[in-house]
Amino acid sequence: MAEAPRYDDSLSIALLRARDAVTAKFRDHVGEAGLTLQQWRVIRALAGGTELDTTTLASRSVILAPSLTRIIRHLAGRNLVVKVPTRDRRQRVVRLTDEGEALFTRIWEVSQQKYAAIEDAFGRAEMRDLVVSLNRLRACLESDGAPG
Amino acid sequence: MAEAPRYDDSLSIALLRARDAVTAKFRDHVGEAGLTLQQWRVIRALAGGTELDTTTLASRSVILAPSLTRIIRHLAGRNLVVKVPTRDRRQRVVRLTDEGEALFTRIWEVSQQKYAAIEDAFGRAEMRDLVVSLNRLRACLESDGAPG
DNA sequence: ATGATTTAATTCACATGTTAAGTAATCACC
DNA sequence: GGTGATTACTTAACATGTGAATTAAATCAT
Repeated sequence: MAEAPRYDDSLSIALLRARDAVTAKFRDHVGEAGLTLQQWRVIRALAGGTELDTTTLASRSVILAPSLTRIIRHLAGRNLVVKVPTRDRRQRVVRLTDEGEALFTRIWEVSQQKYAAIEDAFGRAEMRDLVVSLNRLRACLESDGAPG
Repeated sequence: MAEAPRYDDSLSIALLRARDAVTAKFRDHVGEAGLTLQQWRVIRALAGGTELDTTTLASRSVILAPSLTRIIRHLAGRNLVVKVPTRDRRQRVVRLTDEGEALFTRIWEVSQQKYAAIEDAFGRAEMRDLVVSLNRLRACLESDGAPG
């Protein structure tokens, strides 16, 4: 209600705030299942019997490798994921257990409803445009390798 | 190079990846000054002699209160911020020291150049639209208080 | 003024982010 | 077929994210 601090101009800040707002919509529901949002992203990436090595899983769930190591250890301790034997024994390939698949399904249904509600509030076309724009931004930043 | 996993469709993931891409552009430069990006956001919010209490500072720098407590302690230990006496002694109001302002100025100049480079690569108008869209998304999510 | 309530910030406990270093398995090549 | 480089992942150390509990100070009701 006071003077706006002219700080929303920053792209970084706008991204942070938008992300916080989106994740806030899902955190409670996922949390009731005993999962963090990061753990949920991992489970989601493995849903449907998908077997993935750590590197691919890290990329798809947007989690750094050291964090993923801890998360996998945690989920394995809860019997939600299991290791899959591989030819290359450097790789650590995992998949969901039946229990993990069941937990995914349970969370996924409500999660989709929440996502649909966001689409309704924000506009389906605008949402699609926003995602396209975000991905183009990422492509711009990653292609021009100028670090300075 | 392989099949796209159709995972970028998710707004949450797109926001995460975009944010990672943007912050990656600034992290090295800020890191060379011995600051994390979070510490930098705090310093930026205080730049120009601004005095702020913890709650306002947390909101503007998009950092939760417990993290901010630790960051302020860290920055105070490096003599970059100081406490300001207040009437309400529950509040903790801080401002930058001269050393803090000098560090801000040094980082800020290059930071602005990097921001301008992103604008050039992505398009100035598109960037403005993106920020507007992100802020509208946030407004949509925060106004409809339906948690379920 | 005294006590209940509210508010501002901190502390605690645990999970993740981040970089650098370490470990083990594979590969390239001679 | 053994040696050096590369690859995939883990560990370690420190900083932040997150929610719940705690502390201290101001406010409110009477």
